[in-house]
Amino acid sequence: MGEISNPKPIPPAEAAVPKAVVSRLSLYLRELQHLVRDGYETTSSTQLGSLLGFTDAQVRKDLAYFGQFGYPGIGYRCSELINAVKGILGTDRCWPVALVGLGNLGRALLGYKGFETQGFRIAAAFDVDPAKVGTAIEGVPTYALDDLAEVVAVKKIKLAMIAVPAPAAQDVADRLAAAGIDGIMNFAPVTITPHDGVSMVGVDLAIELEQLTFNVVNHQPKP
Amino acid sequence: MGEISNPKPIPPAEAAVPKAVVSRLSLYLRELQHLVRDGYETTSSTQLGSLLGFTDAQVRKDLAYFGQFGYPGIGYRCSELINAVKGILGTDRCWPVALVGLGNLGRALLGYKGFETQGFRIAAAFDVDPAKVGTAIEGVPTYALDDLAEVVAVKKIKLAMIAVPAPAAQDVADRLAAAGIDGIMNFAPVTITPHDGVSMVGVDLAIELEQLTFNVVNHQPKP
DNA sequence: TAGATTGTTAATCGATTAACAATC
DNA sequence: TAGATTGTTAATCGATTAACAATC
Repeated sequence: MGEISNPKPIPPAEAAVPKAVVSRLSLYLRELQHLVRDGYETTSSTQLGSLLGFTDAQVRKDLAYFGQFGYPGIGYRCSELINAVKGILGTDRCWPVALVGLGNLGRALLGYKGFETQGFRIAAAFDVDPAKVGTAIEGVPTYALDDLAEVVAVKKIKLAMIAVPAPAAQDVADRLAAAGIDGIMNFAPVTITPHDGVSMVGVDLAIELEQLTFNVVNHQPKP
Repeated sequence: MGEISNPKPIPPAEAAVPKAVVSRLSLYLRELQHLVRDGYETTSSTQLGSLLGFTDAQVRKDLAYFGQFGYPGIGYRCSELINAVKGILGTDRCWPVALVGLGNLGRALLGYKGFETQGFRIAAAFDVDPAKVGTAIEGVPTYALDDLAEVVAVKKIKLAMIAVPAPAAQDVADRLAAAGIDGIMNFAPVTITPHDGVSMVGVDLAIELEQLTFNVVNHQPKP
């Protein structure tokens, strides 16, 4: 009975890659770039892991989700692996990014130098305050929030950062989704109800500090 | 034989709480504060979970690491649970924080309003640039980096944020550790070699964006 | 060749979910 | 009481680690 029934379960699209693996991939990339700058031509899963506090097995397993990048007996060629990881993450090209909110944090993000080297460029900034609109800050043109959809379409922007006050964040996220944005990084300290097909990452600075206080309060005092 | 040998294995200090649990705890706190503002007196693991995209079981399990806070048949009293979670995280008091680096990002952190309500106050800022030292920015006094140990001791500061360029970050971390800091939040895009007894959290803005590009590149296009 | 290191499979470990008696 | 919801145990699921044949 049933000799032809479901010899293999249909593979679910593609074995989904755990989120933790993807974030480690970014750390590998960062570390590899430092290694190249320090003159290393090759590295190993052991070296890469120990730089980041991971086991060598974990490094190899993570990379194995995406293919074979190493040479048995040799290790990994740094620049080759950098290119591979960039390809996997999609940062082998430059992504224009929209920034919404030109308060303290927004303006700091406009001036942040760390984006360009990793493949990101803030291509447009938006605010509701008419006084902030129309000028260029740090070389980035600023627009009224009402022009969001148009500017995003014209500039083919897929990513956005939300740096508005908490009460406005959900509305901004809704507008970004409607404008066709595919990924949102949210700095407002609220949970945003997600939209289908739009990826979200939240960065809550107070929450990060709370992780520290928990450790300080709960760990044994220093030796 | 051996009727008195190790009846129970010695409990390892205290069953360590997974990091993921602690970060969800912060999310619960944030959500509870919103619920109170919206007029809720009580909530349930189901409500709290669905607001954050977690199962009800997970909410209850997470809280169970720390005690019993709910009422069968009723749920949780919001303000009561808020106080409990604050106690667990250690944010039932106000923590003075040191900020090192007064570039773009550093100055934005000085002006960030989201810290105070959660129990944090930037009490001192440091920079190597003499032009930036001695004045108060956003009401926060600024000092030379060389005065770090002294100011940290006098003001009883336990937490610090690093917002200096990547090449300087490790040295700053070393100095902070030497000055007796217990927890460091690092915004520089480098892995910092940790110090014994000093907790670290890293926030790399480019890496967060990379998590988005990975999803955009690898997920099926929108419907 | 001997030594190093990969990719991968199997074993272990830990975290999440489901289920349910106890409680209000 | 009936309905709701907790805290907790057991079952499931997934991720990490260890081990090793294959390879350079």
